[in-house]
Amino acid sequence: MPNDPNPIPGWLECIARSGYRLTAPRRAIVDIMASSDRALEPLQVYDLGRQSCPGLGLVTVYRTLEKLEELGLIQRVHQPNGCHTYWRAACGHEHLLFCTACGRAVHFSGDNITPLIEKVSNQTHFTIQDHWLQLFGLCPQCQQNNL
Amino acid sequence: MPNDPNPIPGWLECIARSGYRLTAPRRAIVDIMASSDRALEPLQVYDLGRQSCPGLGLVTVYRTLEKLEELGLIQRVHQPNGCHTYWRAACGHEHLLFCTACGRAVHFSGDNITPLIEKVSNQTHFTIQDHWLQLFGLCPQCQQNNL
DNA sequence: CCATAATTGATAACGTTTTTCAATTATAAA
DNA sequence: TTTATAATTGAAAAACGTTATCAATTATGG
Repeated sequence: MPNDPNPIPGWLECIARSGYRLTAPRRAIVDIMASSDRALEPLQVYDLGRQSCPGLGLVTVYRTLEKLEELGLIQRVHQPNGCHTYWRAACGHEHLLFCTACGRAVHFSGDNITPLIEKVSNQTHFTIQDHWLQLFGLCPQCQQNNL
Repeated sequence: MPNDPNPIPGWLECIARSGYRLTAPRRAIVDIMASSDRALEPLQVYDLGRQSCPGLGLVTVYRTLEKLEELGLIQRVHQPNGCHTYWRAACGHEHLLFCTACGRAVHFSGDNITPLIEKVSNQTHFTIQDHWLQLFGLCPQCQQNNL
């Protein structure tokens, strides 16, 4: 479900299919994480979550984020100013692009770093197993606001 | 000084030139960070540092790492299992390659992701300002130890 | 509807990082 | 060399994000 306009049912199904229960706190957190257009830290998820699930506890947020990551639905995001945020996981071979002004995130694909990997592999004699690629820039909106 | 066999004098000069004082704790930490073949976390720097500077305090390690990062001599390293380590900074357009078994780090260059950046820029209408690229794999030694 | 085990939220504990502050020390000027 | 000064230090305490504990609650299958 690459750019599913409403990924929430799929996420809930994934949770149930994995033997986990569907609870109000989990639904609230799934709603937030599946539809956010930017990476969120646990405290932000907590604040947003309490709007629709007033009794929500911060501990439950941590536990649920851990579970969603384990299920491959979200992933931890690394940025220069910290690595405490999560965003929905990439589909297949996708990477992240961030707006440095507003934090909005986008997935992209189409990189082909195979030749680079081969070159580096030859030079260093490492066996390359994986790669991380992230782009940083300004989104269209923030360009207009001449930031 | 890309692959200077002894980068320590240059680092010390950089510190002094920037108006900071050369103290025993700083010399010890520079010795460690300038010559380590892998990224280190503050507590590791502390343990190593106390071997040559017995009274060294952990707080001084944090403060000195912060300063070395500010001077562009070291940089924070991001890995799947955490982002609390530092390694010497890349020179110009270099990226990091890690051994997932032993943690050894290497700089490499020669990537050309300009075409990718142009493509993503056209697709997303973002202005791309910067990129992160990291490779993960097995170093020659760990391949031999069939890990 | 019931029994059961998963899940919850509050509290406390934990490890890392930052702040505070008096004592020490590198540096530049005398 | 000596002195004055401000930068730097280490110890202690505070702050912060995250994890563990545990009794109460709740989703689920029967």
